[in-house]
Amino acid sequence: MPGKASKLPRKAPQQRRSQQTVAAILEATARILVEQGYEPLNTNRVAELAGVSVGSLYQYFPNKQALVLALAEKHFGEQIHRIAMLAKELEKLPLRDANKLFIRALMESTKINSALHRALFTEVGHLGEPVLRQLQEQAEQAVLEALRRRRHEILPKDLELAAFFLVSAVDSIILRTLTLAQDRFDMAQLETELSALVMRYLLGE
Amino acid sequence: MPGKASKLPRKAPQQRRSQQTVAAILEATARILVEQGYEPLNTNRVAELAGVSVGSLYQYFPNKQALVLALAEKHFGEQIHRIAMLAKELEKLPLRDANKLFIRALMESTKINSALHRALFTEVGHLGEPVLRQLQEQAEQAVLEALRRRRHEILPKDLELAAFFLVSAVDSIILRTLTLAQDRFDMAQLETELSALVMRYLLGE
Amino acid sequence: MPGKASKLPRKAPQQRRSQQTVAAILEATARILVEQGYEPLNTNRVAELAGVSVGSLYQYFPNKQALVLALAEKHFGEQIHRIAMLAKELEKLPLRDANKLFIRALMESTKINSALHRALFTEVGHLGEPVLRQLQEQAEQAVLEALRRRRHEILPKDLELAAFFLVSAVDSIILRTLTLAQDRFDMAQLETELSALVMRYLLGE
Amino acid sequence: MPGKASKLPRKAPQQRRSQQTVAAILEATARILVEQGYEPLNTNRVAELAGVSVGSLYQYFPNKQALVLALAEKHFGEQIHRIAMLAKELEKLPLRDANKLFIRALMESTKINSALHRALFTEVGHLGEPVLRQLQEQAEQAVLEALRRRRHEILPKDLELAAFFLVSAVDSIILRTLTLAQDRFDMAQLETELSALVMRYLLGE
DNA sequence: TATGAATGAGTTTTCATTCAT
DNA sequence: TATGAATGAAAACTCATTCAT
Repeated sequence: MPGKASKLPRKAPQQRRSQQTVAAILEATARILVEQGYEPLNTNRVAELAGVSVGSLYQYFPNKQALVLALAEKHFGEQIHRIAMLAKELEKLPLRDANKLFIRALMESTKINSALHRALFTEVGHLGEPVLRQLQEQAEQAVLEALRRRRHEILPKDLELAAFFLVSAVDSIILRTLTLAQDRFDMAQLETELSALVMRYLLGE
Repeated sequence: MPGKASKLPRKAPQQRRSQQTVAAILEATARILVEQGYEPLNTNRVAELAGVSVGSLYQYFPNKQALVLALAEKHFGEQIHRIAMLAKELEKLPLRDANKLFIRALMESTKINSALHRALFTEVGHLGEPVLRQLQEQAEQAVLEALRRRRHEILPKDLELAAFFLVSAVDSIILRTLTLAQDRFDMAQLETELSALVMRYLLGE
Repeated sequence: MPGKASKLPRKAPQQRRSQQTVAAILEATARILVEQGYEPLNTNRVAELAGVSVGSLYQYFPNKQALVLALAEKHFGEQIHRIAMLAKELEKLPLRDANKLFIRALMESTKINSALHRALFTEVGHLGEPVLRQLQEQAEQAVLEALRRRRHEILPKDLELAAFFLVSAVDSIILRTLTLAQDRFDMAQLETELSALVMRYLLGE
Repeated sequence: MPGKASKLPRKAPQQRRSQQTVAAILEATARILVEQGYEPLNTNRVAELAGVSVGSLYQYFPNKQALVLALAEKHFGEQIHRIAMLAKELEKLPLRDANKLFIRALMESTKINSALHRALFTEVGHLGEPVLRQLQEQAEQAVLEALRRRRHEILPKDLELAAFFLVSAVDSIILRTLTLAQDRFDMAQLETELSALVMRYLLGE
């Protein structure tokens, strides 16, 4: 592999047509990633499926990894955004209600494009790590603020640790539901139990 | 996800010599996986590092995936075995003590070969899925039995769901400590908090 | 006989440049086949001799067999075409003259690229079978029409069988002259005797 | 490929067990050749199918080609032997009868192990050439003697040429029946027409 | 003699990336 | 800018053959 270039997109698409091209490329990437996985994903295939020449692909993405990275950033960025918005909205509700609504929204959010979500997690652990780390941090940040605001109501004293726990536990339970336990439990039940897990951790029932 | 060539090992080594060969190959695989990751791992490199010819490698493993799969099975198999043994031993202790010891042992166990553990999780999500599924199931099974035995003491009613939650949450928190939160928290603290998480979920304090 | 990867060409070259590439590849294939045979023929050698990269070769041919197959189709296609043209032209001559001219032309035709002709037959019997079958069928068709047109002059009643006999006999005698009896007999003599064989079979002298 | 060794069998099997081993190896070779062709044939597969270790195979055959060569020699040797015997027996019959019986016997002979016969011809043209040449020469020799004995009855003057023609034509028609025209014509009809072809060539009806 | 593990040169094949048009 | 042919380094994989046991 020749000179490792930056993994960031090369240039922002300014024209409408460019935007469409980029979108088509990312869609193709997502589709192959979901349907076939990371290994069979290659730039020629992506370009072909996107209906674009390889040359064009390289106009916007310096290399293969940038493709997946951009996709991950887009997907997780949207999710983070939704979460942050939501956290804001729930600020003033009682903890119990806020939690319930939050969990519900989280599960909804994950179902959106769940195949991609899952693929990004399982197929590209290595590439995604910086992205995942960021995702985790931002999520922790949002949770941390919420915990701080209610620090007198809750049991955990080390709020950073608690945020780390909550994000890790909730996120991974949802993810594993997707990957390992599809159809074993129903959504409503999961939601209730997940809320219970959180509430008991924070309040001891 | 495709399934071209079987990813299973080719033939079992029967003589002493060939068992050594296979062991050397797996060790080399682990080392490269840990130090460099899945993508740069390739059969030639593995064979070279193992001090074996490529031909020998292909005598036992049809391709790169089979290599990693065999490694995953070995590593997780050992871990599952440790966990199951431990669960047996803790059967008769009070829940609180059993839990504390279990969590501690789990963290110890994960530290053994933690680099490999981490690499297997982050680098080969796709390959490992069947293995991970099995790992999860066996872990759930062990936990489920423990929960059943103490069903009258605990809050959760759907024990299968509870087992799924506990395994997912504990496992992923430990894993994320390894991958995303190295050095952010200290072990003793993590251990205590993890125990608290579990105890509150089961008993509500 | 297995059928792993399709043995058909991969994609048709569209630009001038790529047509030249394909032509160069086929020429190199022919040359190696003739000079060294099928076994030593390999994609790297072909690409090198063609002055092309292996990658380019694989852009148009999925494997070694496809290479030889394409060559066989080209060579035999041309030959079939010549034969069919000729048969048309001889339609109106008396049988004896038509036969003489036909045999002569056939021998001429075979001498064109006789090394390749021979190589394709002896080296790639297995691959060529569908091609050979087609060659035989088309030749029989041409002969059959000629026989039908003159059905009242000739002895054989089952014209299809006769066509099969004539094509097989004449073709294989010419081929064996090339492969097994080079220099044992002279061309003029062969030509006369071959005509005699055919005439006696059709007319009984 | 390392040092080209002689292609002849290494040593004659003297013991009973050795003979069985050799026989098993040749049978396995034949089977793979017939069922899969020359390319997929390899020494390891042959040894395995023969129930013998590769090492043992190399005890009796210096290399892969020797395997096929020995097989070809065995098969064609038997056939040549049958033909020569037969020619002797038919010496004193009238030409017409001798011819008829000869053709019939030839077709019978070819049907014995016809799959192998066909495979040896189509799969190993290159390897077999010396063997085929010898086959052709011995057949021509037998035919030539018969023609000489009856030189006053027949039309062709150059008896060597005639022998070459007859052997080539008859042999190839029979072979093509096997490979290209299976089931198109029935045996009895073929036999009659083949006799006719020969008789007309020799006698002009 | 037999075994079958080991070898490694030789091939096949892929695919990220470049570049002439 | 777009195209897609071409590149070739790097993998993947095979298999005739050897050799320690």
